[in-house]
Amino acid sequence: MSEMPTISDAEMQVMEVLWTAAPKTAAAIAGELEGRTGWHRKTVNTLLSRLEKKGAVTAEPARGGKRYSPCVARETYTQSVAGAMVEQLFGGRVAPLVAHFADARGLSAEDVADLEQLVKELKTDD
Amino acid sequence: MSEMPTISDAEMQVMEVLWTAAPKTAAAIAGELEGRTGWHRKTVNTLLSRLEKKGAVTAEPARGGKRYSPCVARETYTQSVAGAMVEQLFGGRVAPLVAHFADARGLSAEDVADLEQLVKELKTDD
DNA sequence: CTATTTGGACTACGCTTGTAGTCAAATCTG
DNA sequence: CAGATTTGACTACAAGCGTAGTCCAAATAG
Repeated sequence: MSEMPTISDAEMQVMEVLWTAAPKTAAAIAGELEGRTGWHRKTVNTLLSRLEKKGAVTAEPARGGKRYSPCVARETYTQSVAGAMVEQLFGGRVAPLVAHFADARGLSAEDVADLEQLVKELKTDD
Repeated sequence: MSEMPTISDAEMQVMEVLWTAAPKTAAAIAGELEGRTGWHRKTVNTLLSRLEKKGAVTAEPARGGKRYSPCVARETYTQSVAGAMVEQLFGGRVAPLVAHFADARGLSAEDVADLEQLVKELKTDD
């Protein structure tokens, strides 16, 4: 496993923006984030630098500002985070996780339907 | 919602010990953790103090050392952490989470069986 | 009661994170 | 080209975290 860089919460927001489309300039990213988070341009800049140092994004210099692109796929990152959580909190089993949600917050009919469909697929498709 | 205190990774290990049985003295907790983590007594002590300050554990003074007990139930904490993750990573839907696991690591036959059972219950029990 | 051991309160210290500011180089505007 | 603006590199700084050490009071041993 190539080492998954640690991505903090604030950094995640930046990744999120890059995952929807890339490459983007720092200005563009800051622009998108400003509304949602109210962050200062410089803050976003720092986050980008840190992400670059960690190897989570790459930057190509270009006229009018560097272009940043994600280096780790969203899938990959999601998997590592979700996996770690399920491991720690539910001993690596998915069913207890689902049971927990069902218990704690109730699942919508849609959720249940989705799950049913999923289980059907998983059974045949083995 | 009463504010859920933030519990760090190291602190979680301590909570884990307290969740299996409580109250316990700092010495007992450190004893249990020493094997698994190799932490120094004093380290455990610091973690307990921080947890106490955060309100995640309570301590009653007693001869032979304070007795520590968890203040937040494991359930409660688990729910808040898992909930936040599902929210952030999967838009609050459980099915995508499960699908993700199925896709990424494959679910064991047992997992699928468990899920099937669960879905059945969820459907009728509504 | 006194010497020893033990437990806890406080202190330390380097790293990460959240959140920016400074300053100089690159770029655009006339 | 010279001034104005934009970018990026570096710096800042407090709070949280991992990991302990110090030092004093309390319990225990004789």
